[in-house]
Amino acid sequence: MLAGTDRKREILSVSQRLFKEKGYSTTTVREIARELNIEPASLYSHVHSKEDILDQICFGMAEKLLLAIDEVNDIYFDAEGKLRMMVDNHVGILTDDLNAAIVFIKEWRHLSEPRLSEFVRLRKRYEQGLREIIQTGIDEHKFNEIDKKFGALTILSTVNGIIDWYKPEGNLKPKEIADSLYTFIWSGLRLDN
Amino acid sequence: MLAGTDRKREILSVSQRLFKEKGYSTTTVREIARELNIEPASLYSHVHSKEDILDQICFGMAEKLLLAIDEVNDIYFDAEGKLRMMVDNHVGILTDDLNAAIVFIKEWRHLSEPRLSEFVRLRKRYEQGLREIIQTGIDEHKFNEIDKKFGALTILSTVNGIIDWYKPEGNLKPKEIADSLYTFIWSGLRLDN
DNA sequence: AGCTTTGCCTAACAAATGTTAGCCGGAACA
DNA sequence: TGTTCCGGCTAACATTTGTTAGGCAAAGCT
Repeated sequence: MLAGTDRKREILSVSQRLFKEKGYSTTTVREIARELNIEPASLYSHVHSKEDILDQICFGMAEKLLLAIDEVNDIYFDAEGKLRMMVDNHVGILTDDLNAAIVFIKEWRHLSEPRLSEFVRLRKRYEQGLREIIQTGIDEHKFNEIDKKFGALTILSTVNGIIDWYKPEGNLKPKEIADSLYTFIWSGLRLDN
Repeated sequence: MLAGTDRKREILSVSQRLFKEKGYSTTTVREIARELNIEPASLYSHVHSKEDILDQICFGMAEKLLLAIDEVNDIYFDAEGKLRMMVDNHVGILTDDLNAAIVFIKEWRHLSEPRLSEFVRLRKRYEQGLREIIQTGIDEHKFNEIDKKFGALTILSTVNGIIDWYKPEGNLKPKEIADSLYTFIWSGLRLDN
């Protein structure tokens, strides 16, 4: 049984939306079932537990993002290219699956051990990738010698912030958002301001 | 009976910490009581409900921030002064009561109507104050003609992001953080980059 | 046709939840 | 000294929670 039965995808999709709207712990297994016109117990044919759903959403997003940032650090050599591509990828991935992104960013802490620690590990790896980009910029004398941790975390909250207001039907398209954010961040980090 | 009995402050303080650590809906009235060496039912001598606690935390922070930004827009006339003071105040208020700040930012949506709508109204008013600052900068030809909503929300997520990593015992002091963030934001918005 | 698997069902459970009712000792106040 | 009231207690409540056991019909495979 592979990961993506149709029914299972529906469950994940519905759960994402509900988790986004009400938060993970306020969302009920019964609510998820009701939206699928199914009895609560029937969910357990497709999913091991409620937390299993959260798990798949969170790690699904984490893997996409990690893959993307590793690629960036592999392909590009200068800080400008790296940062631009990173922001582009990051914004693209979040906006492409907004519900999942929101859950990923806001609800991961409801994971329980040992998956919680594993998730945190992945997140640290992503931050590490970001610091690599910043280091590149410093080496090129493009960035100030800022605290790299500060820089990475500030970039992260800046780009992640879009999930609070991005609307697919709005007039700002992901690509434009990424461009603006890139400019904002690049200027914010740049040497000689 | 005024707002701040000693016992009541203890309840708020303990609740803030627990809400921060586990989230509002995962935190139990019984847990709060246990930390105070009290029976769960005894809480209700000081507080109307669990949500009442969340209410006071969220609106307490909201009022502090609103007061601060109104002051900024009253006192200062140029964008630079306004922005600098705003970031300073914002970072100061968040770091001064970190637990409350985290709950304020992450748990407000568990408020129920009609308080939820009222809270959202206050938040919008704060964003409006921010847009006023941005407008000042545009009028002075210091900022790009950016989408003001985009700008306000990006600034907000950038400064709010600190709650995810700020540690009072760390080596970055609030004032330094505010300075770095100010520079970051100012440069990010500035015309001619 | 017989067998297996899939996907749902009904029924139920044990645990945990927020909250209320009613009591009671001691401090504060008259 | 008598009375009020504050801040805690015990006991219990009705719901809601995630989850399991066991069955059953239809589809798919051999």
